[in-house]
Amino acid sequence: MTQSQLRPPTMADVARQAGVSHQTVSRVLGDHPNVRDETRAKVLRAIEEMGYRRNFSARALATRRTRTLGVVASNTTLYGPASTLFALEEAARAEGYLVSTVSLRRLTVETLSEALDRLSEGGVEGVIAIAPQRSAVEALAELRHPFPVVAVGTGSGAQIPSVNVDQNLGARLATGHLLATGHRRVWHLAGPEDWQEAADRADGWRATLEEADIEPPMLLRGDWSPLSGYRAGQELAGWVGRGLTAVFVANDQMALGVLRALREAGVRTPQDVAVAGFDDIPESEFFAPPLTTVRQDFAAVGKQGIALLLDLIEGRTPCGTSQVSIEPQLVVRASTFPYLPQPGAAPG
Amino acid sequence: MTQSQLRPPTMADVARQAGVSHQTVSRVLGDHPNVRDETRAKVLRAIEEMGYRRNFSARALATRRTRTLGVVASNTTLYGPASTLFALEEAARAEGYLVSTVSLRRLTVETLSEALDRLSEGGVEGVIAIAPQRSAVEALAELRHPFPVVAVGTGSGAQIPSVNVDQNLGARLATGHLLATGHRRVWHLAGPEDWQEAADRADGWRATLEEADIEPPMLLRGDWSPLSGYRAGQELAGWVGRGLTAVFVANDQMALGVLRALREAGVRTPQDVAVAGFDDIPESEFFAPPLTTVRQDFAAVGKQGIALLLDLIEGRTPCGTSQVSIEPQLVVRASTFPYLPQPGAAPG
DNA sequence: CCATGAATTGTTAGCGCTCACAATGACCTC
DNA sequence: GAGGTCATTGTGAGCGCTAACAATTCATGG
Repeated sequence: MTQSQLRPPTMADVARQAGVSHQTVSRVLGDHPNVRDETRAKVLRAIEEMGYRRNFSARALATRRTRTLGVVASNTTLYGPASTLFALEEAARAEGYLVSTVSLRRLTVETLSEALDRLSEGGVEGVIAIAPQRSAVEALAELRHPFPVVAVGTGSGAQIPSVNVDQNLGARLATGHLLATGHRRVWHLAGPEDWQEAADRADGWRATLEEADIEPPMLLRGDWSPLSGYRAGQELAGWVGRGLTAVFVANDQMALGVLRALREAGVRTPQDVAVAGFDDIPESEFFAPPLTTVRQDFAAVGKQGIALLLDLIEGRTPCGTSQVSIEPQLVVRASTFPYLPQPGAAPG
Repeated sequence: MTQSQLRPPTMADVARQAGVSHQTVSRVLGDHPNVRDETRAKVLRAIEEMGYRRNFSARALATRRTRTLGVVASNTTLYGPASTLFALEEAARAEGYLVSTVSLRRLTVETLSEALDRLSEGGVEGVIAIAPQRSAVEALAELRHPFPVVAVGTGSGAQIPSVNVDQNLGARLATGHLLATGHRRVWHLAGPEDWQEAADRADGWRATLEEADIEPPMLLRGDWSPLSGYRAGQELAGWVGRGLTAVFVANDQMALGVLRALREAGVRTPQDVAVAGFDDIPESEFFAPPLTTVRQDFAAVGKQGIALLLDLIEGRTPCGTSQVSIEPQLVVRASTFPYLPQPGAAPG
């Protein structure tokens, strides 16, 4: 008989109904040993009958634990951040934590600080920041907060504990693959300057070329969007026939724009110009042509991020600057490899 | 001078330091009038010095309000859910609420019920469910919970308060556009049967044809993924020359797969077959060719969803079955309209 | 038959805050 | 100068739970 009073029932109400003390109810709910089976059954029945649910705030106040983590993110509609967010929540839930998210349009010192304040007032025990901009990581290192913070997706060299896919390695894999398939030189369309990951990818690209005694050509810049890739692609098309045969694009969305621009300019991929991307978004496999790209294991990032944060919260790890690195993986498709089925060429 | 004691300072500590009562500190923090400026300044200084932050749990316990909303979602890495999630959080934050998310891999009665329990134990005052599967909405209507629940993205006919983009109208816009550009018949690649939105889109498609006295051709089914679109596209390619000139695909990702399959089969878009999608994901504009599609205003869905939920929480709206509907918008691009620049044809 | 101790249950005191109300004092009016 | 009003501040009682300790019960062995 679910009762519908104004106030939801309290532990004391349940205790009265079951004829025990509230503490016994608490023991049953807390799975304590040393509760007689008969008593436990009585309590459980009362709980069921009254539709009782433990009050979160009271519990949190008494235990001084909210078992809630905060996440600060931006660009959450993009595949990478969205995947990371998903993995973080899943990992946190597996550890019995709830996740409160704050999604920012832009990561600045102000918005970040506001977000941390907000989460702090929301009682989180720790925060994960998906903070790819260099400025954001720096801000995080500066800001005072009463809980540990772990950064994720920050690229290399963060001053705070962080978990990252090895962007440099990813870029080496892509660039190396292009060289290995016969190209003499590889161009690069990079991401925004303020993003450490963009810098890491550019570094990996440059290093790979230099190690092969190839002088890196001019570097182009985009803002991760297909449109910026499209514009860069138009510029790149102008270099075809003048030494441009391969491009490593810093993400798949821009690569999509590049592909379109090349196609419009009558440049064939991969016959005339090979294109590689980064991220392996679900659509990449169906681009025209299917895109060679670097897959990041966002699920691993999420899992490791939560693991690190919980270590910090529980005090298992000293609050140093632990850095966790995750290996990316090259996915070869038709956009760089002429011997794979290459549908785009069929009608030509 | 930030002090670093074991226990974080309490309101009483601040009060002592400022030489006032804890209640006065509370008043300052709560922006009450009737606090002398001088006193307020003293308190603020003490707060600053001690690095004091109000304890969330104690506050929530005393006020019986957590100012936290829950969101249950699935497929959060897809553009639609991710956008909705983003809009929800932003809208909630604007109203002073924090958002706790639970992202499910699959929405079943069990996982849903577990998610609601979890959020309930997390003290949320209400929940938004991004629940596109029909079974999920039904489960939601059945499940008992001690807080209001609003469904979002459920398509038509939900038995609980909900906010939706008018899917039927969107399908009519797309199908009508294809008829208007001269096609005698329009095929349809639908989404999964269990999704009400997929059913709504199929209904809108069918109704548009029937109202024009056209018999709807066989309906194909996919699962929203580019791969399922690719497979359906291969099947569709077999009907070219036998009356197939236009396809309305239930989402952009599948449309991408269809485009690829058609291209592989030597079918040109839009000259041989016109293709329209649904969602307007950021990539659509850069598909080969750019995709005509139906744009959904996810931001509006988020805003309205939060507004409705808060109405329910504050008791401003009786707990009936309010339904909010949002209009979609047709975006015409080259995949259905030969007179637009049509890059894909250039090399042919 | 009582001491012994383990198992089980109850009692009390906070956790840190807000609310309702009481108290204080300054200022004004007649 | 008594009485009233207002602005400002303080006091005490919870909010609903858990942790620590106290109390009770019961079986057991000497």
